[in-house]
Amino acid sequence: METQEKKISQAIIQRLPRYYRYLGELLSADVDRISSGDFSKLMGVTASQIRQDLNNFGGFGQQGYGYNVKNLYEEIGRILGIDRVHNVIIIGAGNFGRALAGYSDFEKRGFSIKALFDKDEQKVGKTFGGIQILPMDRLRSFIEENQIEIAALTVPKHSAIELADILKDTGIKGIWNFAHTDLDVPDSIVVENVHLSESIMRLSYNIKSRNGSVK
Amino acid sequence: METQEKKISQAIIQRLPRYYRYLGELLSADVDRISSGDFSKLMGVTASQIRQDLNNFGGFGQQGYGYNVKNLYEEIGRILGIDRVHNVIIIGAGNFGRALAGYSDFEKRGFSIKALFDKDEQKVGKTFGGIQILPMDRLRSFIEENQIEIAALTVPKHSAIELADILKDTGIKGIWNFAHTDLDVPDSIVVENVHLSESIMRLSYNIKSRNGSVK
DNA sequence: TAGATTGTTAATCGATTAACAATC
DNA sequence: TAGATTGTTAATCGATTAACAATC
Repeated sequence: METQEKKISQAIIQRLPRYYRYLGELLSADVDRISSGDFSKLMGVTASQIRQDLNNFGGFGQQGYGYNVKNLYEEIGRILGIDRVHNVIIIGAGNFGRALAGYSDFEKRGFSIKALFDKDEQKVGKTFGGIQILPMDRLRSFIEENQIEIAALTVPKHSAIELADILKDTGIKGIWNFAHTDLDVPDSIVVENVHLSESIMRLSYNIKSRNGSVK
Repeated sequence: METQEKKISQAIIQRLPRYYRYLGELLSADVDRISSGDFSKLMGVTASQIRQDLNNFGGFGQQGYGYNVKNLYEEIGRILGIDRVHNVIIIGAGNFGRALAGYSDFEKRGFSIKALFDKDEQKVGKTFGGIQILPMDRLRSFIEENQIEIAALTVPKHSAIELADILKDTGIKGIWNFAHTDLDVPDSIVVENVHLSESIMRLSYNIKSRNGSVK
């Protein structure tokens, strides 16, 4: 695993997938090359920021030419770690868990959903979108046997806290947390939170301030 | 509508709902007061940041005492604009849209889901969790008649772009965008993006860098 | 009153933007 | 070669943290 010199800020990580998305669209549109200037106009950010961000990972461009779209797309894919398959399970086979399970885009990006888990015996044994629903007591063994790296938690907050505690003693490397709570896990496990209730509150705030008389 | 003196940065808005969540939990635990110092330990941020953030909106604390939990909870609720009901529709009655529709927490926070919309005639006329699924040609009139403020877009990206174009000529104030694309709307409409595919890529990156030999 | 803790100013740190020499 | 555009250093801007006087 290559050594990375400087610490990459989360602000940059936040932007990388967006670059990746735009590059994917350029690629689909058969665009071969793009300069940081043109790319900045397309994305609504400064050219300086694009060049600074990319140069944290290497010099992917060429003076007088710009960036090769296909090459840059692949490089960013590698940086993001999506140049390989990640095995994923979803814990909680409610509406949300099933929505994630049915979402083909993840599979396309290399996130392979291997199973759903639920404590409801009515659900266990059924399949959803071709993905089996397993009982909770299979969790540990399934993770080990199938080299699961990522667990998406789509359960109520109390269950999420309990599950985080169970998961910390497995080989799980990342938790994709949809529960409305923060999780306390060791440093070796990465948590990515998707707090939808916080998201809609921000929307509410911004609506209010946009319509109010904010200077 | 009160005038707000200084511009509030999105970094602060990002944090406000989290304060609100923790205050709600303290309230449930019957905690009356909390100092910025104790709150900072609980939340894992600096006391300075908490005081700075809050003082953008007013002096809610009291020297020698700290903050009154109930009062601060209510104040932040007001700041976020969730002291009143927001009428919401969900456009796209797929797995995701139905997951949102079935999610009782939003209702609890004052986000009242008034209808689902879908172009699929098979779905139209049915109800989901007590919420009716309406045809697309009812969109405009429904928004006007029911004072809908927020439209959640849970449709593929091409539809999302088309819909944003339609919504800009209605009374919609905010779009909660779950489609994998940016939306081009007038300044008067606020867009809050939930790009799950970007979220899982960040998780992938952070897993990689946590396990790699990053300094 | 004495102690605690805020509100706020000042200092520091980090992220963004600007500028330009290097170079394709 | 001349023009374009990068990679990178320097300047600016904004956000976070520290410090402390004000005050409950």
